[in-house]
Amino acid sequence: MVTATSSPGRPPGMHDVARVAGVSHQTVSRVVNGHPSVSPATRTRVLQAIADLGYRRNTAARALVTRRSRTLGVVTLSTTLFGPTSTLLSVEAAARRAGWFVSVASTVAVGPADLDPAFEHFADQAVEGVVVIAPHLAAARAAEALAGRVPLVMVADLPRGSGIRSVAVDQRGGARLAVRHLLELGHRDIAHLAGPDDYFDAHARTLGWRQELRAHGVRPGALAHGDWSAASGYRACQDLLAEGVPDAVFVGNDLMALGAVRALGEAGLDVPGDVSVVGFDDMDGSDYFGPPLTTVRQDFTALGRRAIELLQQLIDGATPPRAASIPAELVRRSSTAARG
Amino acid sequence: MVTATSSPGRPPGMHDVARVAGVSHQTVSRVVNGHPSVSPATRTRVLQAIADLGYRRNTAARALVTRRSRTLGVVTLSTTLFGPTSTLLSVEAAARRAGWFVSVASTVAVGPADLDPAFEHFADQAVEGVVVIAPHLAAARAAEALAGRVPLVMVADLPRGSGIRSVAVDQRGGARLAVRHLLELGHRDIAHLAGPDDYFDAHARTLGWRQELRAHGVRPGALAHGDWSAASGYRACQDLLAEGVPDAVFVGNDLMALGAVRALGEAGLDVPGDVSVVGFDDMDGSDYFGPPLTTVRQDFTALGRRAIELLQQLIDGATPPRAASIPAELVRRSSTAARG
DNA sequence: ACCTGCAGTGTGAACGCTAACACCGCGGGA
DNA sequence: TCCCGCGGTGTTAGCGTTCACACTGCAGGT
Repeated sequence: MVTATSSPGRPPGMHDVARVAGVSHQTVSRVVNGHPSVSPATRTRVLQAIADLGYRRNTAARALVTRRSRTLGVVTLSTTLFGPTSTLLSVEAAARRAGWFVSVASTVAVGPADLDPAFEHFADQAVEGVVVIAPHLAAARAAEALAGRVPLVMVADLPRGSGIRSVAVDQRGGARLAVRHLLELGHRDIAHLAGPDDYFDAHARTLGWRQELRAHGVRPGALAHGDWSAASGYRACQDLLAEGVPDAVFVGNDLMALGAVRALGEAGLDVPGDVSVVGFDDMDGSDYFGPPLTTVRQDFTALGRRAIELLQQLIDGATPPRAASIPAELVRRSSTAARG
Repeated sequence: MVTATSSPGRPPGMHDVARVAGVSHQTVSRVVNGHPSVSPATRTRVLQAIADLGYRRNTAARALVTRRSRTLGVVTLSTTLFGPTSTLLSVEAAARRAGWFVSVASTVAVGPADLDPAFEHFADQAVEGVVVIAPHLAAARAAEALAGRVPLVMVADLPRGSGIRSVAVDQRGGARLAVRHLLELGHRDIAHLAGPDDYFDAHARTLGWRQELRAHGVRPGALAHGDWSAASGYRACQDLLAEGVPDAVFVGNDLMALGAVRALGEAGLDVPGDVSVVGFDDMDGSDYFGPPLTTVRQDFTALGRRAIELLQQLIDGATPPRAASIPAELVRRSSTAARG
């Protein structure tokens, strides 16, 4: 019994339920909102009427009077890259589980000119909070402007001292894990093939690479940059090789690692025989690369949950910690080996 | 000037704008909604007041009286696979460009028990239409039940005769393109490593493989199934090889192709020297697999646009075509070669 | 017997918007 | 001259909820 019995088109309202149950519309409201002071008998009667009529609370009317949309906005990079995609999925799931409606807006570029329309879109919708999945410098600036007006959490490994709340998997820690692994295998000349430096996560990984090496008294090897794509990894790795062959290369993400491995192969170098390679992300298929890639895995489920927790606190008017960090995990596979 | 001048907390309403502009709230409404019969002078004055006050039309109030939420629901598989991800992104972009708010709900499984909560979620939100990105048999059944109650479009290569509207890239055609390519290279024993058969797209690709072969009078080769993952492609390919070495294998998606290539390699077979491999999707990185993968590319942008067009027509009460199909495109790379 | 308190319920007024209709004044056809 | 029509505007009544408050009756203390 899903449709109303004899309604002339219009879906049933509280008033209809009230009439059927023989109570006032306010009592129906109380039942629907789980208010305590309703007698069990009345409650049952109302619930029955609701079921009979297929009544459904009108979100718009509710939002109008409560001034709460129960909607969260999520801006995300319009890319199929593993990180943003996983984050979007996990944030969405966490938000919905917490009872929010989730409105999504993707953006191809991350400048204020691209992000602001998305924010406008959310403002039109009166979202109660915004999650920004765009670990990018320009995005942070755009987000900072918005953060004053609406609760906002950014999913990015932001540098200390930023004005906005953020949640992220510990990129620096993850990078250190990767580099430590390489160090333990006996490698000393460890190059880094980084993502674009205006991506916070890329920057944090580079930082971690340098820190871990320094902590062990090892001089950082060569550094090159890509744009996260396999093609860029390929080219950057060729550049790297032009300066000499390192013991190992820590790559900013798995996709670039794929390109790097290819460049290495074309240079007659075996992975991991001649050069060890570590990636970052543990993307789909990285376990079947040639060779299966040693990489760093991020717990996206926890990430999404944490982001929503933080945002919820912000919305509730609490003062949550400035930033939340989630540990990363090293996944050892066959692209790394002890120094021959 | 974004905030109201001297409001006591509450954001400005039409009434406030009306007062400032010296008109009635209804005239403000007319301006905001682009109603023709407003004098240019008045319009300008109202627009100015709107800008000064930072007025923003209240979506909830508007939705309440118009009975339209201006929101579309999108259900998608909770996976980072290239296809669903690309589709989600393109559908979202198309919907937003068309002026819709987009509410997303992801689902791990596709049975009615998993989809129905998502549909409930959307019903609570009074979405005006739903897009289902889950080209799965069970999902279609769940969607069919909903389609009677709310405009619904499914993104899947549905078999003829299904009750629901659908949009898809022509999977069968794409598969035929791939197989024809293999045929043209002189291969005759062409195996197929398919996705799960309860995925419409997988099924359609298998169909296309068989059709194209038959059309050329060639007996279909061995058939094995995977679950879209690289690991499953690896295993399924091993099974295939146990029955003999084919000239070529057409794989249901790039990820499985990655696994297949590995299995082939481990069996001492060279790709494409001994066996040609074609994938499907053109996922990120497939151009840097070892070897770069010949594959079938889908135009996801067109797909999303078409899906929203169809849904819009459905919402407008029109009777759009049952199904829309978008051609696929073959991308030739190095995993295929002429028969030695 | 009284009042007090509270569980259980109802009444009326918003919330901010759009739709329907009424109104006003002016140009043009009868 | 009259009146019609229509561009431009205002007035009023909801849309379906929640909130604030008022009310009823019954239990318990005095």
